[in-house]
Amino acid sequence: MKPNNESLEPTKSELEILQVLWKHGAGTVRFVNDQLNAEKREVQYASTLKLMQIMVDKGLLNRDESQVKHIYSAAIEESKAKRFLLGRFLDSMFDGSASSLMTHLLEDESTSEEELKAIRLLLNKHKKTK
Amino acid sequence: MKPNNESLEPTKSELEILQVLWKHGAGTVRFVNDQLNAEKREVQYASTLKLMQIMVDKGLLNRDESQVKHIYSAAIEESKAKRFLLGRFLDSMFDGSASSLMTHLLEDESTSEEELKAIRLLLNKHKKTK
DNA sequence: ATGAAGGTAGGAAAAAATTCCTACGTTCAA
DNA sequence: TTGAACGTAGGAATTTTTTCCTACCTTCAT
Repeated sequence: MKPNNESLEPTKSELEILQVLWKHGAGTVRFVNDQLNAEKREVQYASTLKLMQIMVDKGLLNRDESQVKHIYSAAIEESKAKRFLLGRFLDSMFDGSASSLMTHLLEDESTSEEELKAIRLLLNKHKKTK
Repeated sequence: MKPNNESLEPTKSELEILQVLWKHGAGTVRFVNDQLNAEKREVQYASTLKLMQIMVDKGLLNRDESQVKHIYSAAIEESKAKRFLLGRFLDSMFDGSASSLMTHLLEDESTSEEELKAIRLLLNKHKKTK
């Protein structure tokens, strides 16, 4: 099942699962469910299982069924997906303007100086390699 | 009805309505509906009406009922709401790291040099006023 | 004064997303 | 070899979000 554009629109819950798999590469339902419960919120095993099955149907996840314990992994590349979702967020929230986003980022006092320093570095590096 | 934190979680459709009202200050259901149909997607008047009524209940919108044609306006400040939603997006997508977001922004070739220039300016100005 | 135009309100239904019950299969330790 | 532990699959129910039908009210041009 080939991912199409719609597949690139994971729901909130689906995104949480993708994050776990992106971070850890691949895993069983049990593993993902444990991670969710530890880091996000309480959720039953069967719920996570169901959602992951749905995600396979949608083409969001791959499933290796060669073992009894199926191994799931993200079917879409992290960086590509994030770029896409960021683009959509940018369009819907800031009319596609990255600098407008940055304005709000600077207004937010929880954005640390370290982060800003890192951003300056990124911008410099980007300028050079252009 | 005072907006609470949950109110700051508009759905996708609710956000579209907020955007229209933020942009134009205030307006009737008719006006908002026309904007949505012109700029976003086809939607019936009654649907927009219903949604805006719900948003009033939730505290997302204010309604001036002194006229027959009620006048709606956003109950939450644009910049505050955007800062909040950006923060959530950042947390859920990039572990709260603004520089990680910037990395993906730079990877996206649709981010123009003008935008990057503007961002550098913003960063410089921010540094000075610190 | 009357009817068309356009407004609001209140269901109701449809669609989307989420949750979990339960049946049944496999594994493995005692 | 059996039963507890743990796995999958397939509904089904719930919740949330979205859409729109319809009844009724007000306004206004004729």
